[in-house]
Amino acid sequence: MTKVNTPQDSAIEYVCGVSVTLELIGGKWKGVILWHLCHKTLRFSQLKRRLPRVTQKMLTQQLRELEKDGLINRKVYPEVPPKVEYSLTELGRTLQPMLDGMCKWGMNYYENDSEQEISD
Amino acid sequence: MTKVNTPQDSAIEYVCGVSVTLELIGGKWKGVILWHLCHKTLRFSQLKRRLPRVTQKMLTQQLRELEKDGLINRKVYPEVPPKVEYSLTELGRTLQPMLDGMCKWGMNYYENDSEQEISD
DNA sequence: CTGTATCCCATTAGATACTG
DNA sequence: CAGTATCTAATGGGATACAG
Repeated sequence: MTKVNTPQDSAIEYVCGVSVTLELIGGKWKGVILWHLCHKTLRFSQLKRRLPRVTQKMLTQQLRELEKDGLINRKVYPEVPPKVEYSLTELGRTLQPMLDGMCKWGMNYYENDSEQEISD
Repeated sequence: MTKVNTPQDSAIEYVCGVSVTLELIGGKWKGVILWHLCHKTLRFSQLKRRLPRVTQKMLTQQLRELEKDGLINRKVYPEVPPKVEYSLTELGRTLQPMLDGMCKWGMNYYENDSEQEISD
């Protein structure tokens, strides 16, 4: 958390790193996208196949934002039919430890939660 | 990522731990709330003061969800005026390494981003 | 294959007023 | 103090059609 002066109201504002990070990777599909790209560079269609529930619109949108924020690279091959590959940038790679941690923590939560569920 | 059989369509589905985690802590204010509670048990009003932009409604809502998911405790003191304290559960505490990582990463991103900004 | 554009409904979140 | 209730504006996201 660091102090910041907002020009609008000249009030002292604090920026929390956690919020900054979550704004970048907390989008509906961004976490999974990054997680997949952690392991392998993927084409649009490959990514789509790995995320069965995402619509084309949403996938495109999330990818554009991740690109804008400098976390992923978008490489277009000038071919017909088009081929576009997405990969992590160097900055994106620095997220890997956190993504791994989130993956483990989440799976653990998910499994314990399932055990405790009452079957009806 | 683990295989899961969804009863609805009997199709094979994969659950990504990253998504599970982000669904729990990715809410608009959840990250910061958890981060504050990492350091100190806080009353509703104290939390609110630390999050100047959050509305009362949103704060209440996010706290309820965090409670439901087992990440925070809500302790009501039977006093007048009311006093309610929020703290991390044992499970919530296990998030701390991740939150610390996110805090550091986010601050680093924020600072480098500010440097690169073009003043106009 | 990898998108963009449009329409539209559902959900979200702010503002405001009220309460034990 | 710590909420709940209600109304409303804004946003989000699905479905669909079309395009380079």
